[in-house]
Amino acid sequence: MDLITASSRSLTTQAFERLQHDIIRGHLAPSERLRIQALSERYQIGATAIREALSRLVTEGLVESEDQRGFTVAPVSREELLDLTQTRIKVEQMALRLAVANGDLEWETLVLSCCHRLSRLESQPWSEELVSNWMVAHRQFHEALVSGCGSPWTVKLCRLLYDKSERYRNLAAVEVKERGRNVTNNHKILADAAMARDADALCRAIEEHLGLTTKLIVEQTKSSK
Amino acid sequence: MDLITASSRSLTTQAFERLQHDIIRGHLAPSERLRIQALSERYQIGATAIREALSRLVTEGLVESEDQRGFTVAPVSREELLDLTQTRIKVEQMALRLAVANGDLEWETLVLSCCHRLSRLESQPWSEELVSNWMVAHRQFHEALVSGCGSPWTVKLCRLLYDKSERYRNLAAVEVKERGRNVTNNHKILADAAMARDADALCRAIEEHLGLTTKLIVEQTKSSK
DNA sequence: TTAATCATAAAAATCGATAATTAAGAAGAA
DNA sequence: TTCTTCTTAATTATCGATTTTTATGATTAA
Repeated sequence: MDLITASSRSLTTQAFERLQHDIIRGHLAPSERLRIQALSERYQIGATAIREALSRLVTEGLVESEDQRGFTVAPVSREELLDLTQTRIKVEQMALRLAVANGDLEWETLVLSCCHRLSRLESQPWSEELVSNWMVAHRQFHEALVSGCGSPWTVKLCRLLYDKSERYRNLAAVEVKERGRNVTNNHKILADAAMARDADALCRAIEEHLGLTTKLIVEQTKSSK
Repeated sequence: MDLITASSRSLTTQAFERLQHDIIRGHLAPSERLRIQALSERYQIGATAIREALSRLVTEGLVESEDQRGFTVAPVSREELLDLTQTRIKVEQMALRLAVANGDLEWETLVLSCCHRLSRLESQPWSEELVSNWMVAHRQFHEALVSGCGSPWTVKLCRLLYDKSERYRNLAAVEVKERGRNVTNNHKILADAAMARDADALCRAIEEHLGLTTKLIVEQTKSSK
């Protein structure tokens, strides 16, 4: 419902959110130079606020900066994608094992409802608007799964890695290919394993899920290169 | 040798490094409000650069910001310390298992030399200057251990968690208590296990090492509260 | 007294302009 | 031509001033 409705107070935060969004969605290409003045005009926000927003994104790993040479969108590479995926698989597995052990009823409910919303969105005819909604729902589903672990830091790490991965997926426009494939089913498997409190099954499922997505991205990228 | 010698080009970066240092060392207390003007005078750097530096520290988790209410040093709590430690143990274990599998000769050499420097520093009489050197060496030793994993992202996560943990240690001034204890020996055990390529022993050792340090911090904090 | 309203002071956020630095291209020497 | 060196243009980094927002404290009504 509320995409960017919650119009954040400060311009810096607005710039931060829009830049983050545009980088993750691929509207700003990897390695692209981010000229302050150009961004300032594009977003109708002063240079100071833009710089501050970019600075926040640097530690996030979506933007790089070199002193006296300005900012660039973080580059992408097959190597990084593979490393990112492997790291993310391990960290999420860690989180999921904890979630199986610590997750309460609220967690179960959250996972189920997120899974349901996601599957409903996937069964509808594709449209530009739907993609946005799907992306939000997809993010929430994955966050819901790990949220049961009860460890704020673990969740934070998962979120960080998710955002980075998400950009790769968008750059390859894999969601189109994924649709109709066994990915929808994949989410169901994850949710079921969570309900069954089967940690091993969950770990296997997440590994397959992330691994498959990455494989598709790599193939897609190879062919378009 | 070069503490902050490598006088970075931009004032923003300088401010970033000094603020990060001052927060980790505890010179800026947890939850303390960070008033722009005050910092601007303290570091003799304009408000814009200060704000930018603080923004970078936000995603790092050392500073918090609330729109229209400015910045504060991230608060501390027993709960966060425990969560942080548990998360860090798991992530480092993940890294160490990879390092045992992938680490090359260069890795072994690095670990050994860092361990040696550390132990030498620990055998010398304590002084203000030595503490700084020890802190650098300690950081490098831990980074060396995980660096063998060959996964940039895993290393990045370890570094993030290290910095956060380091602050807790400094706030409790545990290094004084640790000295002469079996912590020096602990580092030796870690290095030995790495050389022996004994992943299980390494994991056990890192868990004990981090766990013990945290235990000391919690006790220290409890008594001083 | 207590709560609410308003006025004032303090601080954060933002802008526009300036200084410093780098990149690009032209002119001249080998 | 090819490589320097210099000049100019573009861009980043930085500052000081202005605007906006929040916090503080006083004043008044209940």
